[in-house]
Formats: sequence, C-alpha cells, structure tokens
Amino acid sequence: MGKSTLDAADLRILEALQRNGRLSNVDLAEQVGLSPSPCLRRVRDLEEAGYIQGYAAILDRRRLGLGVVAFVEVKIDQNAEGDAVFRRAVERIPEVVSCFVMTGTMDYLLQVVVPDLDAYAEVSMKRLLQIPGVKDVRSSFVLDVVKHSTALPLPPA
Amino acid sequence: MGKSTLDAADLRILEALQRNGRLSNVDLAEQVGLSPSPCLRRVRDLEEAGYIQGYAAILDRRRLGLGVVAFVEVKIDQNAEGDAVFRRAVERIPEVVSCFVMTGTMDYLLQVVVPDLDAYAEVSMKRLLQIPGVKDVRSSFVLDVVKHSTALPLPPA
DNA sequence: AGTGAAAGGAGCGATAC
DNA sequence: GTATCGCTCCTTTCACT
Repeated sequence: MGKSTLDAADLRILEALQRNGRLSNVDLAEQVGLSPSPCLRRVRDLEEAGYIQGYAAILDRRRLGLGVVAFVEVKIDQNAEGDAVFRRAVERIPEVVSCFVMTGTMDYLLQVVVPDLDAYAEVSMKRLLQIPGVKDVRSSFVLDVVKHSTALPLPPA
Repeated sequence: MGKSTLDAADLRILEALQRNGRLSNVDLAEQVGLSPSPCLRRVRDLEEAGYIQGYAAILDRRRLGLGVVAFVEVKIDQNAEGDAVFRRAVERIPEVVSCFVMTGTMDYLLQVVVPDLDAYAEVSMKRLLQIPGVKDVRSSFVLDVVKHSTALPLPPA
C-alpha cells in the first residue's frame, strides 16, 4: 500500500496543493511540468499512500466573528482512565481546535477558538472543568497573529 | 463588497467545505439542499466576501517524516523596529508554521514543525537566534497529538 | 432569492509508447 | 514510467420564475 519515496514531481504536487487545494488537475499538471494523466495518477497515489489526508476550505476566523483564540494548559489526575475520558471529551468540543500532550509540566495544551470572552468562559467552565479528572485550567490569549499557515515545510527537492 | 450575514444554507456550505474542500459543486449542492446553480453562486459570494480564504490540501506530517513539533516562546528586545524585523524574518521560515503574540510574559509563541531534533536545533540556533533583538528561546515539544483540526467552530444554525 | 437548459471544459479511463 | 484520445460528467452562464 503506497509508495515510500517521493520524487521531485511528487513534492511539487504536494507543495502546489498545499497552496491551493482546489487546483484542477490540468492546472496542477501544468504547474508541476507533467501532462494531466500522470499528474492525476500521482495525486491519487499520494492520497492512497496517506501523504494527502484530505482537503479543506480555510475560513477567515475574524470574518466569522471568532475573535478570541486561547492556548489553554490543562492538568488532569494522572491515570490511564482519566486520560482516555479527557481525550474523548476534547474530541467532541468543536471550539477546541487542537490538543497536544507536551513535554514540561503541563499535561495538555489546547488551542481554543471562540467568538468572545463570554464564550470562552462558557467553554472553560462548563465544558473543560466538567470533565472528570480535570484539576487546573490556565489560559493565555492571542493578542495578534503574525503567521498562521496550514502548509508544512517540505524538503527542497 | 460582500454580504454581512450568513443564513443557514451559507453555514451548511462552510461546514461542508471545511470537511471536504474538494467537494464538487453538485455534491455540495446536494448536501446543503440546494440546486447546483444557487449553490455555486453562494460559494462565489462567500469567497469574495472573504469568509473563505482559500483551499488547502492537508498533508500527513508524520508520513512526510516531520516527526517533531515544538512550541517556542521567544523573547525579543521590545521596540517597534525589532518587532517588525522579527515578524518579517519569521514569515520567511517555512518551519515556523504559526506565530502569535500572547498575553502573559512571553513575547511570541511559535509553532515549529521539523523532521527531527537536529533540524530543530538548526532552526532554533541558526535561524531564530540569528534574528536581531531575539533574547531568549524556550522550547516545549509535542509528545502526542490528541486532536488537530483545521475546522473552525461555526454557529449551530 | 431559486430553477432549468445549454455550451464549454475537466476528469478519468483506455490505449499506445 | 509517460503522453494522447475520447467519452462522460461537472462547471458555469444565461434567461426565466
């Protein structure tokens, strides 16, 4: 199932699709210097090999009235059960955009997107703190976004 | 330029396109309960009004050999010039996936994606610390990803 | 606002190199 | 592995409700 090495054309395809996921196959083929058929086959292969997980519309957070982004450190009672419960709960909160286990003292680092501070209070108090095992929630808020990219750094060639 | 309110159909369109940005217009129209023509017109309007910033292929970080994600707190000499220089520099480092100004003590919070710790050392020492005005760089590393979504939370209806 | 039809173009399979 | 052909379906515009 799936190739294990990427040649230069594959990398060009991935780079182009990171920039514009709705490129038509003919346009993509032209950008990467292939004719449409082999280009499409490569894209399908990259999808099936799992290099491409999917495609998404990138929405404008502020335009949608989502003015508040918070990074939240969550401490929970450390046991396997509590972890599983917490993870499942977080999975189902759409305001939690991402959730990582980190090195250092904190247990989880969450990124939360909400319309305003009231909505943040709601998520923090009524959702996160309600999850059994959650001991501490510490929030920092984003004052300004310098950069926010969905594109991963790919090897040069 | 552009509508200022979103009706239920608009929200269904945005939600569907967040999940699958390559949906064909006919499939999208079916999912949101419209016929293709008005559906396409709405999508175009949403794009031009800035609700949809663009479309991107979502790549699999690990499959691409990018095993290390770090959150990096960067302290810089606080003056307008230094800030502008720092922002411009960060903009041009593809390994820096995002960069925020945060409340609290740290000046910037960066998210960095690299293949391994050697590459991280390279970015940290030879790129970030080289930027004039950068005083301190503190890194935490992601041990596990519980959730990582590009989808923003949209109002229910 | 939504519907329906019509033309141009793209996707995608088959085939050949 | 790559390109060309050809059929089908989608996209997109226009006239109409």
